[in-house]
Amino acid sequence: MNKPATIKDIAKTLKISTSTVSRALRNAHDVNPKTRNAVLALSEELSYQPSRLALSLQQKQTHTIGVIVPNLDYVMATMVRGIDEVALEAGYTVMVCQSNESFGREMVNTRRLLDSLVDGFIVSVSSETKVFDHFKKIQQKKMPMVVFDRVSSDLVAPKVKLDNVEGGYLATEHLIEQGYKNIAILAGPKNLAISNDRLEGYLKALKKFKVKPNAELILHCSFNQQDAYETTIELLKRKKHPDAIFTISDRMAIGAMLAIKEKGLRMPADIGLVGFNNEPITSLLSPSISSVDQPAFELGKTAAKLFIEQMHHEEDLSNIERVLKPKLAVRESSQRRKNKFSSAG
Amino acid sequence: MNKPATIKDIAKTLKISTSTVSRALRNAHDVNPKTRNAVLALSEELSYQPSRLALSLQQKQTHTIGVIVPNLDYVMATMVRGIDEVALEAGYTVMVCQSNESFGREMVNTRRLLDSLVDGFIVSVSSETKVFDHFKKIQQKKMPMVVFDRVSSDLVAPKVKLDNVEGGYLATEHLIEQGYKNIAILAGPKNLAISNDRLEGYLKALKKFKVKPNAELILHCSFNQQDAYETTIELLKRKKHPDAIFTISDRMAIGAMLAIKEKGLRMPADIGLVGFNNEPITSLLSPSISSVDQPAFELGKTAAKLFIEQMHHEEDLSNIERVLKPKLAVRESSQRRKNKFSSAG
DNA sequence: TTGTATGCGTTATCAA
DNA sequence: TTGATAACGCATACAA
Repeated sequence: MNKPATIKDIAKTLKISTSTVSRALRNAHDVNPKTRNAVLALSEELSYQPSRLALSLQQKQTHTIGVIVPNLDYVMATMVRGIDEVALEAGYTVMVCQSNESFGREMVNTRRLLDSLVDGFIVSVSSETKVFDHFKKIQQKKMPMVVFDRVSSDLVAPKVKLDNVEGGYLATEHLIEQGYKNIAILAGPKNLAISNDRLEGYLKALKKFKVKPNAELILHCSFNQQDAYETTIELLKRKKHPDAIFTISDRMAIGAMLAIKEKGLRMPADIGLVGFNNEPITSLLSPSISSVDQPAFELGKTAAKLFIEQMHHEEDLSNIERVLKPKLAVRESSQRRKNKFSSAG
Repeated sequence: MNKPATIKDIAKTLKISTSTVSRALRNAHDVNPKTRNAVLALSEELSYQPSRLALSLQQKQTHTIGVIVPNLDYVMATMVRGIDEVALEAGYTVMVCQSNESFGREMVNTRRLLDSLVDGFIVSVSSETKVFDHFKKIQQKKMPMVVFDRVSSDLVAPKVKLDNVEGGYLATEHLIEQGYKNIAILAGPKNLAISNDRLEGYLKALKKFKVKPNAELILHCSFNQQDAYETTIELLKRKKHPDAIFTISDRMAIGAMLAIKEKGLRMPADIGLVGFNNEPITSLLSPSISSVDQPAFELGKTAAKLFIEQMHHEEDLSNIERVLKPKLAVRESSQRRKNKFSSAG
């Protein structure tokens, strides 16, 4: 009772061969009903569980997906839940590893999972990552790999991502429509596509509305709140400071907000603010922060579906790129057209 | 080059036996340096990686820890990072599964990981869980299992948790010291020990300060914000409503805050509020919310250390209970003694 | 110092 | 319908 029961134990007890037991367990057609029932009964009694290890070794698949994410913040955790949902249903188990935005950690994790532990990967690259050899090794092994959310053009693989250009566009368009003239953008790390895409959307909106872009209003900083805070403080020290800021994450928006409040400026009257991710916190702050909403759960599900698809069919899907659309959640921090009197409060 | 290289490939190429290769790879003492070098060189060239699957099957250990958590909110994600940190260093890989506070999901996840995939578990029970058979099955298999954060007295296992009684005490003591007289508590689901412990701390503080507990001020509701909001609305409808609320999570505190604001009451002047978890958001809200801080990262690390300890030594640690101490982060929502004039603002 | 044989738990192939 | 055997990739007891 102590050691887990194996097929051998059943065979020995029933005085039949292991192959027969194996067949009976898997409901093969060519097995005597009497034998099968005996096997089923005994395996029930011993609470037999097939060893996934032995199966994996034999079939050369583990039915496990390695998921590598830079962190587990609100949005990522939601995406992972989406992945989990689909994977579980398809009979896969998920191994989630956080790289903590560290390139080294990302490599270690990948390598570890690569040692015949997983059938493939669903990854989102860390903000430090500039070299993709560890991911390319996955592909050399002909393992399926789907890249999601933080994708990179240096990686040829099926991808699922948000339409970040559209996200940047929506935010900027909205600010312009609200009458803001000097709109700054706090973009993220330069090596990340999401930074550049959201920046591109920003530029696209300016162009559409014939606003001349100003290089001094385009700032790069890391995703963390403190960095955004400091950058905004510097920004507001300028003689002619911007009258609106678009940050490409909500964390950054919060940093910016703290700086704005410190300077005694009011939102949306003196300065407009739009973030990105639509974290629950944005609706709770005062003023509430407008933010670009992304369908995180759906995005995770899509990534997992794409993975399964790639797993089952042999076709090359590496040029597929599923792009989900963002929406803009307009809140107090940027809305001054419909309630101009708000500045009186 | 396509299929991963095995020990056999090396043996064949070098015309030696697999056992020699195996020995050479593991730096055994009784192997000819010349042979070893040849093996090492070739394995390097073929970028040989031992199969963890085969190893696991043979040695009956996977060097993988199954981590089951109810969710991946801020605190949990931090704890998981702590677990990850220690596990990685000890040569273990972590499989994180979210139960989404669902009993069924928790069972499925446990069962899946149990099929010879992991060496043991580090778990935190879902709020729905009232029966622990699935966890007891782990113990029947003599697998190490550490319970953390959400522990249950129905489970005999090494445990790591916060001193929740102390947390409840700190919050309540603080409110009393600030002059609040009718302090309500929004406790969580009744079946969770953390609910009861924090409630116990609340009662302990009342007793210490000779305040008579009032059953009408003790309310149970789920952890989610909406529920806390509705409960608070009801609470404030009473003729003689409480002048302070202690919620056992920050999510609940936010729900309560929304209700308080809706009623037009001011914090801390009209009503005091203290939450639990010290999520970053608490310092950003207006007013900022006082909250009980728990050393989440440390707690995760401790759980993993305990797991490793249990793994390595054969001693029975099932009566061990590591208890970490909380601190109180005092913020605007409850502090009225040191700045009474704040009610004028 | 090296090789042979065996086992880990399972399935597949082939023969009976 | 069933059984013997080999194989998956590795480690190890034992023999050479």
